[in-house]
Amino acid sequence: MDAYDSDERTSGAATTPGRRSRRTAADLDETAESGGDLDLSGLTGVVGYRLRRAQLAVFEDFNRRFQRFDLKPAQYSALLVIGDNPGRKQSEIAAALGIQRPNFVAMLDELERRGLAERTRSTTDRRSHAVVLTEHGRRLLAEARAEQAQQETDLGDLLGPGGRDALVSLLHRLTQAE
Amino acid sequence: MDAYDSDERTSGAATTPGRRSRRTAADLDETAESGGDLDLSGLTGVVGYRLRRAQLAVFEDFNRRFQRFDLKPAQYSALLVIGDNPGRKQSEIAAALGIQRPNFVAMLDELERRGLAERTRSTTDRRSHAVVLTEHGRRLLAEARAEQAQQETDLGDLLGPGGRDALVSLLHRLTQAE
DNA sequence: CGTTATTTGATATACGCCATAACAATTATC
DNA sequence: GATAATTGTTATGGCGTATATCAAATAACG
Repeated sequence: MDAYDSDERTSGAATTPGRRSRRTAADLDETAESGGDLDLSGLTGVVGYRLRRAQLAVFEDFNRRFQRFDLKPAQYSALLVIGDNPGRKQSEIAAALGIQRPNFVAMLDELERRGLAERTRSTTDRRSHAVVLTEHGRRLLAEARAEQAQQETDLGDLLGPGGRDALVSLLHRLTQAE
Repeated sequence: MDAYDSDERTSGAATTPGRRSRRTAADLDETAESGGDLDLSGLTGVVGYRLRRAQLAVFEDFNRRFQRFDLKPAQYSALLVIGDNPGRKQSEIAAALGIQRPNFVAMLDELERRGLAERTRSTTDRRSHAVVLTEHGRRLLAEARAEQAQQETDLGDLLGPGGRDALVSLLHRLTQAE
């Protein structure tokens, strides 16, 4: 699923005890192995590994919460950006979401099929499609926003006071540089 | 790509100014839109969105660094876990990595084809395959560990003192509960 | 002991996400 | 006015992941 390894020099506090590949004589019985748990110390303190696992967990939670809306993360983010930027070009919405234009076509098709969004031909540039939400789309988005806010609140409870904000800030820094 | 929305009640510090869906009269010119940047305030402070973006960024960096090894994150993590748990069953390795057993078959095939890992039939249970690294695999893993440690160090520099450890700790909490 | 259930590795398959190439219509450039 | 660039679209392939199914081997249990 993912990867990475940690190193004692780079991991200070948040890492688990850990053990290295070179075993001592006292560990030889474990090298033979029987039924115990695996040694995952090489992965536990690694940013990339933790990021992947956390993202999967949060998305899983998202999907549970949004089952009643029949909205996947990508669909919700699309509704959100369209709702906050009505009348923008289809390609602009896609770019903002980090979705390739070709892949956004089918996605918008689906939103349109469900009566949540609309393509309207621009009068000034007949190439582009100005995308807007329907009334139905706006209503659904309002409910979805509330559910999303609840998830954010629950994550705040889980991460402690200031923990959620600290996390968002740290994550933001990772996308700024690279 | 992903989704989520933030809410002023749940986001304290780390969020951007933002703007809500209901516009004021002063914002009407932006509702018509022309060429400016999009309003992404609904996404910037959201844990799920930030997680996804950060994970993609860190993985991209990983892939750049590991090009010379021809190792993808999943392959590196497999080598790592096998190296730290030699002789374990194929299914145990897969489970530890969060990979479905069927999907791990082709992956191990590839590692075996490249002479990095080996399947050896267990003498006690002729169903299972005890998986180990070859000498070549151990040598490659040693180099890969060093490169990975360097990435971790660089991430530490980027996130400030204690920032990396704090991030790992916060991410860990997200996977503990859910 | 022998029948049944479970485990293990493997194959086939399908779905979703993502990327690129190519195209027609339209607009911009010069 | 010829050429280039943009926009939406289609087609297509790769990659990761999930499920159903299977044969071989072992475990469970009457």
